[in-house]
Amino acid sequence: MSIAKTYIPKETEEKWYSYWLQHGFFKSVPDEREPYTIVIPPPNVTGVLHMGHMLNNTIQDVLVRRARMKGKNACWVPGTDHASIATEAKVVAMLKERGISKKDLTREEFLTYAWEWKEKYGGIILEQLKKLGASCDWDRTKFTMDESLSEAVIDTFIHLYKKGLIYRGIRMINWDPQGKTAVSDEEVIRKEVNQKLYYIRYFVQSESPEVGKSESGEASSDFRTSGLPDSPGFLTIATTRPETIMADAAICINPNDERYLHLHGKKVYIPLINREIPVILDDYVTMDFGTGCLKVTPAHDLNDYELGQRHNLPVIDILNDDGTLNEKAQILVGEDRFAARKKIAVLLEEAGVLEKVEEYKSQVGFSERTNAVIEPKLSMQWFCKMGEMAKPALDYVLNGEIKLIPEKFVNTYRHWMENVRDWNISRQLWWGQQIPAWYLPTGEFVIAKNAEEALKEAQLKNPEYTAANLTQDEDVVDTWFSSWLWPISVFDGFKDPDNADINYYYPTNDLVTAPEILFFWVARMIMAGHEFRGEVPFRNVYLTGIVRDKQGRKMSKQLGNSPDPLDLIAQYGADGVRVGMLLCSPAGNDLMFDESYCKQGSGFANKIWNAFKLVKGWEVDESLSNPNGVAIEWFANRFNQALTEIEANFAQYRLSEALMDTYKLVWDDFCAWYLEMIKPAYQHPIDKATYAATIQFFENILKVLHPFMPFLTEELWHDELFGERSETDCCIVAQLPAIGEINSRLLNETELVKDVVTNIRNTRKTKQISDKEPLELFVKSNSGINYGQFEAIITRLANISKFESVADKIEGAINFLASTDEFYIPFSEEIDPVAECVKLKKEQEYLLGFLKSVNAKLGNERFMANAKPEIIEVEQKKKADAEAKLTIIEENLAALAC
RNA sequence: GGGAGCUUAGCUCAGCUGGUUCAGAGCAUCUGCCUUACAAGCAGAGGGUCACUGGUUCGAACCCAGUAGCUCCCA
Repeated sequence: MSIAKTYIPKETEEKWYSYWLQHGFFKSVPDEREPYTIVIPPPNVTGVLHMGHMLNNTIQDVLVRRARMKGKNACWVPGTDHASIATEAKVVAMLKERGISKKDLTREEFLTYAWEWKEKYGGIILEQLKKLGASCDWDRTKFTMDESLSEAVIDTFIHLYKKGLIYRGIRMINWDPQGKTAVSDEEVIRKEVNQKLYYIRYFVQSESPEVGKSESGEASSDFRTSGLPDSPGFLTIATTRPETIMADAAICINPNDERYLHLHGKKVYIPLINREIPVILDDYVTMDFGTGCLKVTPAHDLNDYELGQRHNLPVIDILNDDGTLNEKAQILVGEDRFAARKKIAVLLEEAGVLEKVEEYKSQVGFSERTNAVIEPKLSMQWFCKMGEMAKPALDYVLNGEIKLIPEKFVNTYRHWMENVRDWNISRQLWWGQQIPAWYLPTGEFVIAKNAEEALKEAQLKNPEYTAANLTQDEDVVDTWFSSWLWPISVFDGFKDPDNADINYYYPTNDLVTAPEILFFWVARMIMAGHEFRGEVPFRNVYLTGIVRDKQGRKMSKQLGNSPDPLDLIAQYGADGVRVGMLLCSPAGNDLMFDESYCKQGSGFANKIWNAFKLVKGWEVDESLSNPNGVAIEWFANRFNQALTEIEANFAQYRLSEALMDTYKLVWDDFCAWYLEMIKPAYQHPIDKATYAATIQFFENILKVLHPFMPFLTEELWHDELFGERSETDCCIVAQLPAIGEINSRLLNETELVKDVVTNIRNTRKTKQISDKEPLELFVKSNSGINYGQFEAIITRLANISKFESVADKIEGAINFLASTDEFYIPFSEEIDPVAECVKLKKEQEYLLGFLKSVNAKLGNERFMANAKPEIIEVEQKKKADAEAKLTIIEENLAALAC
């Protein structure tokens, strides 16, 4: 392999990805090894790769690759989600462009188009993930509408229905008039919106509805008084939705409201249409909000609906599914609800019943998918009872069988699960699994796996029934109703609950996903896991943050503040981007992404490349003896120490910390210290032992780096430097080095040696001595450390021409302390005694202060009584060290006679 | 309105059971170096009242209470 000056990712990435594929390294089949399983959070078929996916899948790939390198049978199952609302919207839009309207199509025709669309665009994200290096077992790729997965959805629907956990009921749902579907509460985004509060007068029965009769013309600006009975002919209500007055079923007042006693038992007329409605009493009404008179519109407000139920009020629905007014409104029929609002305001004004309009801020729900204002709507829907299933799902998390990372999400999870509401699983769409309910002419229904079975069921009720008597429910189930089965259904665990795959891979190990769908998806998977397998679906849930831009804004297409991940990969290399993502991604916290992190990542790749270039350039002279024994031993120990730290961080899912440990191990310890320690002089050969040790180190470093930087490491792995490799001897399947013993004494002493080197470099800097000018160095070792063993290292790194141990201080030399050991550099120039005195006195002062605080602790009876013995020991050591240093400083001060 | 969380260097974040010479890391900044692996580099340096106020403790970035600011979830 010829070595380029810099690392060029493009030349390696495609090559190795296809090599891995060819050799089936991503593939997993059950065997004797311990499994390690991740199921991918299936991306929507409508999506393209965004930064959230990049983060999420980088993390999963790091975990999977590491597991593989720890000898586990790693299986990462990829797939996609059919995303009924979003996909149907895309297909409808596509058809519209072709001049086709969904209304003109049969269900079957529409679905043909939808599948066509899915085949064409549905796999885009998965293809893009390959660019990132994702080591998924692609042979296992699943789609939530695959036959077996869909069958599982239908089967579980039937199972839950039979168990009484699925029921049909009228509910107030969040209706998206643009998507023409119900959406769940979680898909409604609430925003504070400036609205208008309309004050409208309703005339009271037996009072003449003569316009302007009681008009004072000076309605009070205080709405608390504006509806007062000093205007006996009418009452005033305040509403943000004047277009719904035609759907009013009553006016409600608080029975304790003394202002309105005269209205008890009365009837009033709805303006414009003059329909008569009763005044009802309910203490639900807050007396001091608005006018104290509440218009009750059961069809268009959840609270009003419940109020209506209590008072047996009729439900008058004046809206069509597309948000326009229907004939029940009597006026403005066919107008859109917002147009109608403006028009009715004018009509009310003209009729003289619009008392005033105020600005008003309130929360309005918007559809996450279409951004349309959500319309509360009564509808017959299928529901799944949650209470019973939530309990065990909560327990799994509370008792630690499932760990949420970071732990803070346990609180959120508990709060949700303790206040869980039934799950509306109907969606008024075609793309998805059609609800397996067939309606009979009597209005009854049967639940069955297919039309034939449904007919059989129906014939039990009435043998006369034929297929023509049955109509299947038009709706499909919520997409989450299929994705909650994902960890089971990808292994075909419903149809074949005892198959080899599910028995081996389930429960899966880690799930990596966003906190936004903790309830939507994670909680429901746990419920499904318990319900259908009596077991958790995964052990650990790693919750990633939201990727934001530098200004803290969520990255989104609308804002255009998200870089294109593929552009980033092209620019920085997949390895660079992976490192960049992880550098700024603490678990569960949002990350402020900036391209500079990727730059740092590619810089790191380049650093490794160049270190490799150095080692590769060495000539070996077999006759040389090894002068680097200590350096080699030090790095071997340092490597083991770093492995321990990395392992600990992985165990706690602190991936960005583990990466930083690796980064520093490679850059600082290996490149900046070790290689500099052993590097032969230019065009000089290296001895065989050092060469062999260094190559071994390098190979181990590649292994540790591989999960983070798979492409670069695989590329270097195959260099001839490491000798002949068989076709399947690849970094991706190499086993991580075992952690060896750590000689902490050697590590500590080497830290001191590094301190000595830094001190000398510093001295050169302050005294303006060139790096090229050799210096002499003498040590008076008070600690007993044998610096002789480090001679080669110190002379090398600090350009020392002579290094000797001495028993006495050296007068007139530059000196410094490393721990309690004294170092001297004789220097021709006179040492400035005054400056030296100042320096020493400053140090002395600091040490005295420090010693004082230590002594204060040691002299404190309560400290001695309460502190743990090891703490006291540490304090005593601090004291001894400080005293030793002080003695040396005092001696030096005395010598200078200051 | 109810709940959860956050605030440590210019930026992004560590700091685990309160106790090392504990105030850290990376990036950025500044200074000096084109020293034959790397200027995408090397060597060195500066930078913080741990949001604020009080309390507990022998001892607080860490525990408790309050205040301010920010974020998220639910209504």
